[in-house]
Amino acid sequence: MHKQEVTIYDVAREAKVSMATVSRVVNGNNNVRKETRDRVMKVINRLHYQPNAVAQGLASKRTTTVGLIVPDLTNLYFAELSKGIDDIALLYKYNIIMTSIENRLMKEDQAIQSLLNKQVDGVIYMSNRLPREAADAFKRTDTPVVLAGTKDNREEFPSVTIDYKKADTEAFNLMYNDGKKNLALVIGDPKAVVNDENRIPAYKQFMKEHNLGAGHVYTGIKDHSDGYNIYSQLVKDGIDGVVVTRDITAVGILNSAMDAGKKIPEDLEIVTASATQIASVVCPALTAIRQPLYDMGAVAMRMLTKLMNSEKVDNIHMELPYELLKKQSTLNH
Amino acid sequence: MHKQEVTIYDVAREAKVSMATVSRVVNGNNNVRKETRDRVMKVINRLHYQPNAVAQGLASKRTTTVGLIVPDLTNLYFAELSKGIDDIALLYKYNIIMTSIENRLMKEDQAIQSLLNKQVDGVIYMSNRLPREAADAFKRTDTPVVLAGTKDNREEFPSVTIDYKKADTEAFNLMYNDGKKNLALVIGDPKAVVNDENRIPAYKQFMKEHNLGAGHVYTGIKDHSDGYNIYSQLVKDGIDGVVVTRDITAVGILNSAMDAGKKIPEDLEIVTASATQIASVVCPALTAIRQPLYDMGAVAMRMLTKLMNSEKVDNIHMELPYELLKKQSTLNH
DNA sequence: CAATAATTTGCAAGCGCTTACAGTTATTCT
DNA sequence: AGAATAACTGTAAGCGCTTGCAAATTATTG
Repeated sequence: MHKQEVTIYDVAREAKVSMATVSRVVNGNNNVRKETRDRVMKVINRLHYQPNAVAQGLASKRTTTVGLIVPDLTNLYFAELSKGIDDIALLYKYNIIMTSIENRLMKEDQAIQSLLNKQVDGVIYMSNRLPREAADAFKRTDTPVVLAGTKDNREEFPSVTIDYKKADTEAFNLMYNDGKKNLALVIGDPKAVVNDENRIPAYKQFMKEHNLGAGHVYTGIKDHSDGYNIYSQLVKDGIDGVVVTRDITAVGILNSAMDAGKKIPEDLEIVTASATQIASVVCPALTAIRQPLYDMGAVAMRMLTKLMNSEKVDNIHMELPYELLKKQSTLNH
Repeated sequence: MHKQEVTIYDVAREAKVSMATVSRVVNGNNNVRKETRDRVMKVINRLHYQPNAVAQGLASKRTTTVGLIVPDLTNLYFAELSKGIDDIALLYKYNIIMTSIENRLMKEDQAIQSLLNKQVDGVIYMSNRLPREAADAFKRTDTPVVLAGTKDNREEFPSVTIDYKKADTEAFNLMYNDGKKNLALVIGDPKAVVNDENRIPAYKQFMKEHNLGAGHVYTGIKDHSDGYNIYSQLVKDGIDGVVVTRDITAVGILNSAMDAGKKIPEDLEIVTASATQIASVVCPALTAIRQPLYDMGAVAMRMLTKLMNSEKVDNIHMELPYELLKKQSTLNH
């Protein structure tokens, strides 16, 4: 890569001012006489001067970039969160360095280190587990971090979520009132904080309070085919109502049931705990806990901008309202 | 943001070498005696030294970041492309600065300028139109660009695609052989290069060659509800077979037809021209042109690494093989 | 063992910008 | 008008690293 074509020096020379003044103009500093500002601006436009953000970053120690740590790009849950993040980032003129960590080529903390080396001003973290090393790295560099759609088990880091416990309980209650008593929970990673500390406890508590026995928690069910395959087990276990975390997984169960000639929702009620586009385009449409994903992303990013500016944030654990959207995979829609 | 805790100076001092030597060690330069290297490495580990990528970027004029320009994150077509890109970027140790340009808050060329200011070493461009200003900006800074899943109309920039014409023709042929003669094409932006120069001409040519009349090209149909709503028009126009660019749109048509009590594929055959997860999880599953999206992304990124290294690239317009996956939305699956 | 070549290392000049601080000019006030 | 104050501009020291070049060290050779 060759030397930059036009630098702040060139502008300074042409405008007959010092580079400090040009810098002030570029950064919108008020301490410049209007007349001077105009002259400089004219030169900037004439030469098509564009500041080198890397040099700015080095000198100012702020890069106006934020790191985005996402488990899987092709999971619409994260894509929709990201969209909210992206919009607010744009609004505040931050660029996003995206790091997907599903990849086993690089250990997660390496990925995070690489992000930190790039001197990001902050990080939005979306994975469902925050490893110790990662947390330490964040604290060591005191880079602000906000968790979006997830939590850490110590609640050390700011987060934006919904009330998972309440939402799940509501979902189970819906099915319970439809007369379904063999309720089950289908999740991915049982060690994910949201599952471990919210969904599973909510389920157990619900079962207990309604004297429904121990119940069944199916774990490690992550994608469409996992969902498709687990259905036979649900049948064996006599399940008649299920909350499924991912909607694509729920669709797997749905399709499997349909292929087996079963009736949804009569034979099995399905509620997905995180609705994306997919939940609404399948047939029958899935009853879903609609998390305000876009908003969650937006709020998380907004919170991060405050933290990066050392502004006070009154509530670092935001819970946004959700909706229980009744569709055709439950009876009383 | 406070001053960096441990810098190359600290390491140099502790290891009793010059910072030049530390730099060489960090960058894997061979011209360092093994003994010295080990000593430096030991200090690096002890102090947990991490190079500041911003300073490296400024000094070396290479940031090891690439810009990713994507129209819509929540469109799985782009998400799957991005995944391929991301994996290869990781492999070559590039970070990705993601810029979504669907947003009207910022004009596209501003977004690109902001990326260029960040001194990205290269760009992967996925939007279906490359505005003149953007192309100029790329050329002015001679930043290598690769188009993934799209083309520019002058074929100035390297690209990775499939043979859209051939694929579409094959799709129409499939339906034609099923006895469908009122074939139509449903697309989004008619000015998108792929539509304007590939899909539409392929369609027109097919209709002409088979004496099927002028046919119908429905444009501006972009999402599920557009698809849902256009269905009645298809009925009016007596369409019995249709190629739809986006699968979510195809699903809209599908759902609309089902809701109207029609039979798919008997009453209407549907082929989607770009299959994502969605095409395969709906019921009936959609016959689809399966573009190797992940691979296209990976190949595009690989090509970009070569261009960034000034290596020779023998074929800058790669066409990857596609598959016509016959499912239940056409007759002879 | 000196002479030459090859290998290691250090020096120092940047990369393009920000930002205290000091210096200059313009404005206000008595 | 002259002092005090405010507004503006320039100076120069970094930010943390890379890299060409020269110096120093080590290896090779006749």
